[in-house]
Amino acid sequence: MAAGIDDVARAAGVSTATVSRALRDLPNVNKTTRERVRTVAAQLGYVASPSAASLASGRTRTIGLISPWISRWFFSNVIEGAEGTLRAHGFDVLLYTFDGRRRTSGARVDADVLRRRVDGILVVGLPLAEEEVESLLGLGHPLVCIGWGGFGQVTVRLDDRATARAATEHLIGLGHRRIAHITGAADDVALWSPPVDRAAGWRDALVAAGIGVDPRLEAHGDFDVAGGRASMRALLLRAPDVTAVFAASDEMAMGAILALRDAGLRVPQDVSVIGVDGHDLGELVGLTTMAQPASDQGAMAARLVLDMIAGVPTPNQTVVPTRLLERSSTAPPPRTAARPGFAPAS
Amino acid sequence: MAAGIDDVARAAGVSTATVSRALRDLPNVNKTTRERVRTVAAQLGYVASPSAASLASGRTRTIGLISPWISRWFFSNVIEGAEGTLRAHGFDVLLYTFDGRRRTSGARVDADVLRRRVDGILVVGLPLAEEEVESLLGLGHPLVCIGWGGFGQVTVRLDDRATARAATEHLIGLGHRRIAHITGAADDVALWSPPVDRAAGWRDALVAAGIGVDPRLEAHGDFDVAGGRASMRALLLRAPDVTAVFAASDEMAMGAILALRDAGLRVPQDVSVIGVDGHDLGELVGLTTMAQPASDQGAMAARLVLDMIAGVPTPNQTVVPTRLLERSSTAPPPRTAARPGFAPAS
DNA sequence: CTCACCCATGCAAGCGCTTACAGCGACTCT
DNA sequence: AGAGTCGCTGTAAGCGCTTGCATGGGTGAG
Repeated sequence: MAAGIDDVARAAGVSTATVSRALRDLPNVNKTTRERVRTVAAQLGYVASPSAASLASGRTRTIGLISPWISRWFFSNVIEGAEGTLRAHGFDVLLYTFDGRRRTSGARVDADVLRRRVDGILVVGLPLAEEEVESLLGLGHPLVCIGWGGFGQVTVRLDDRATARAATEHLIGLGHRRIAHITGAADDVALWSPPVDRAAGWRDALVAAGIGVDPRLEAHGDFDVAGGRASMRALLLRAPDVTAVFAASDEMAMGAILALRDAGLRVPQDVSVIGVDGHDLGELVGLTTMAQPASDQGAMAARLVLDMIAGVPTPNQTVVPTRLLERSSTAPPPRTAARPGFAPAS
Repeated sequence: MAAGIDDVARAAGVSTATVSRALRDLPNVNKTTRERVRTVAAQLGYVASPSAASLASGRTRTIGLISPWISRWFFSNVIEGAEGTLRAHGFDVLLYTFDGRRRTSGARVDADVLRRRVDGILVVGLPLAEEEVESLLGLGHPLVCIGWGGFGQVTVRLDDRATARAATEHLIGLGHRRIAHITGAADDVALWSPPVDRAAGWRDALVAAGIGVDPRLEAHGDFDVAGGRASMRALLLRAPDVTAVFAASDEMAMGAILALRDAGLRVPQDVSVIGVDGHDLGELVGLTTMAQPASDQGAMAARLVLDMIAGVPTPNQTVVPTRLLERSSTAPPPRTAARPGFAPAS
């Protein structure tokens, strides 16, 4: 049915070897021969069988993209960026999602699925256990992590600590003193550097400003809107005098805003909120945030795996910049500590 | 290095053919033999080479997932649903994104990339031109469309017209008479059934209620937040007496809300807004919407391609239900038509 | 003019599986 | 008892490419 390499070879009057070399731009092919082969191949609508090529060469021209979610802002943007770059370089993207939450025993990511199937692996923002990384590396392919700092792996990420510090300093600069931090669930977050580092940055800023850290101002919950909302609710109960919140992600920040509204508090008049991400929909609630270039990180990581596959030396850590994106969710704290009645449920 | 089928065969004391059959659960393999092979394979950590298997069998156990975007709500959720189902059935997902906007000449989706690489194709919410569909079909693989009604292709989608009608009727029921519709750009939308059908449903409801259709109340723009915002802005200029808006997507509805705020109008006191989707973040702005099950549609579509590959007869059209999700962006129209000063820029 | 070398090409041996077909005991049926 | 069946297993021929090695016609140096 479909034309094979032999058909092209016959039609072009050369051997299959020459067709193979001509079409892949290998050296040692006469220019005119190459042209002729190209023309003939195009006429016949020839496209090489990836399976056959992989089997013969051992290369798949495919990258495995592992991500716990794809419908969250950071993840979908990273994937979009990576996919575009990989495709531009003629690489396919094999998508693997899995439940990022299940932290129970047993690997959540099964390395065997990728065996002999990809030339490289991209792991997006996922707190992998060391043994999972090991098994992935056991495949013998380059591996690049995005958004978290694997175990000495090649990584693209932001400076979480400095970013968190900058966010907190923004609040301090506005005059806030009771600044809470909302982040992921404590046990979930243990191995996952971004939340840990962001919490550290928050503390750094507080300590540097001579404010000191009140442990009651740290709230843990799911790393999403609902989690942020629940954390904020709990926070208001524990520390009703809080005037500002630094959330470790925009989605949690949005949840926090929702909880504040639920409590009848105004943002930013009563409580200021700042997040991290630069979520597209942050504008809906005027969210001030530390914006990070998600799609760029995907693209950079893609270029890194490609380089590693090509044997080009690559930097071990790529840190992308974040910038304060001021909107309307942060403002100076209210003059008086008095607030419209907020009564904890009894 | 890695164990091959021969290693397993040797270790198990059988032929490679038996190993192949045993591991793939083919019939005509003695139960104890199968067990032994399985054990040995596990011990050796044997995983069949997908390339070799594909080359020999002609099947790839891979599905191509074509989507114009992955970072938009509907798309990422569909992809997530499809990926999960496909993986559960042992299929890989090859992700292809491309610029959905570029409607200029020339195919935006290159069928050749998928040649001999997949067993089936999923096209997510994409207004493909007929020739693009043809070339995809030319690959000889099952194809199913999600969220739009290909050209007689197998499709999973909602009843756009009825959904739009229900949304509009909700507004009418609240007492609105000046009900606008915000949808995609006119030329972009021409071949794309959901926007067309949603506009038709909007008209249906208006006509059925004896209100009649004012063409000035139809606004076109990009199918995203920015587009919805621009459309709403234009709409306010053209028809300042509008009291309700039905947007063809939640993202556009959110944009509309932003534009209304920009204009100093309150939602829902001055203007009601309803969307379509059930976007996760709709709650941020209290968006009332016609919710659709996006991830389920992905899963259903996945099951359909799988069935088609297996030769199981499949329904040509699968229609998923939508439901009115009432939040706080819709309310009866203001008593008086008078409004806080809205002065069109001169 | 000859030899070494280089460039362009062809030959053919795989790559690691799947599967049509053949083989071979052990039964069943007549 | 002989022939046909059936269940299980093995043999071997590919699947459609890539690539190491061989070949052979130029080319420049000696």
